[in-house]
Amino acid sequence: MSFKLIKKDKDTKARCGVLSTAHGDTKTPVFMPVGTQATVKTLSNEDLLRSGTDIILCNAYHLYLRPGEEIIKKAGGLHQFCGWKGPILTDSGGFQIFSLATLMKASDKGVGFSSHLDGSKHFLTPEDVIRLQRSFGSDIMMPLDECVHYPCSKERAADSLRLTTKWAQRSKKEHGLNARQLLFGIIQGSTYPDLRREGIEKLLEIGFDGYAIGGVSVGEPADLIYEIVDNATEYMPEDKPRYLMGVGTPADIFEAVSMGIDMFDCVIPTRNGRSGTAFTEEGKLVLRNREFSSDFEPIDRECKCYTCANHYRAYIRHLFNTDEILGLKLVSLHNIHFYAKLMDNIRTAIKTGRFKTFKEKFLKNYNS
RNA sequence: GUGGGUGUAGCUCAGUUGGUCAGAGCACUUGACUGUGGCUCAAGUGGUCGGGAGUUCAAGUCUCCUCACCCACC
Repeated sequence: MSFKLIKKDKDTKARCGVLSTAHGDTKTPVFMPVGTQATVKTLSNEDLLRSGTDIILCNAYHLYLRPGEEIIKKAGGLHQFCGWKGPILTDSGGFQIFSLATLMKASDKGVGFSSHLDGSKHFLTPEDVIRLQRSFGSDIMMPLDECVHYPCSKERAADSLRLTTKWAQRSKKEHGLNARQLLFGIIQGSTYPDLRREGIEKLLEIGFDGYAIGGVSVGEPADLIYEIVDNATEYMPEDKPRYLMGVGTPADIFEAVSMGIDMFDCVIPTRNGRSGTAFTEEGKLVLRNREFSSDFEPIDRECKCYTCANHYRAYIRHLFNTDEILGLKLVSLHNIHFYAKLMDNIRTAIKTGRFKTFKEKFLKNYNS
């Protein structure tokens, strides 16, 4: 289990590498489709493989609530349960507890919250969350963290960072010398560069298999996200994978890759897919729109995905217009393929020393 | 034929004793969506209030005529 840097870009901080896990290797920079409930909504594992996906993200909070730890354990772990044979990263649920559930209290001990499903009360310690992901058999585990909203006062952000750091220490201790499952540290600190830096230094002292930037894209403007990321990657170690949590749009990904980010996850391609918005190299296409009602072209002529090989825009618009579920799947499939292909192109561009040109060309052509 | 009821946006309907009464929901149109419930949110296009004539400063609202549909009784 390791992370190998293969190539560093000469013009930007972009890099290209391979992350090895117990369930296979992943080339970076990589985009991980979000499969919160142990399924990337509307897509089968075969769909994912065919669209070039090799690692997915699941969510410990959601799976803890349903179906619960016992059932997944009985199945033989998350991979057995959902049938995905490749690497799985599980998010701790920190973000969900602070956004979805009703937070009761966050203390040194852990976090008390009320389920977003039925209001039932729960209490999880950082150790619980590690044990949960251990029994899931996650390839990459994320520790419990506290995610603050934007804007956030410096005082509040500093307090929160202290809590997240303490939890990180305890998570690492609980994780021990488990080499089969990687454990990443999560950098918080809101929009304050000095807090972010302090957070990174503390995490480095503890020592993790990778480092994630959390607490971004919580309402702040895109430029501010880039500032935070650019600053953070200055202090993140070169020899460990860097993961930007919850980001982003194709433009965000280009910027973050330029700043040295290796891993991404975001609901955008699948959520937008379910609302009929497709990604293309020219920008987003809202396929629900009337202008496509008689458009007998694929979403993207150059695209090699199943959807583009077999269906017209007019048909997809019809499916959305009539609330047929196939529409959700066809556009999700295309979007996941688009993201996978985009990352593949980015990796190739970095390897061949053409990343800067590729990025400029892409962004010039892409209407965001 | 007689009596009663209903006609307001594409659909289902609110609209007090005449005076911000031209409205809602859905549909439709256009956006948004960044560690996910398929949701949701925002904005927008729709109507000579079945038609006509009166009363009044003022009429979906009151009066009369008329048309359409529904119900009951002959």
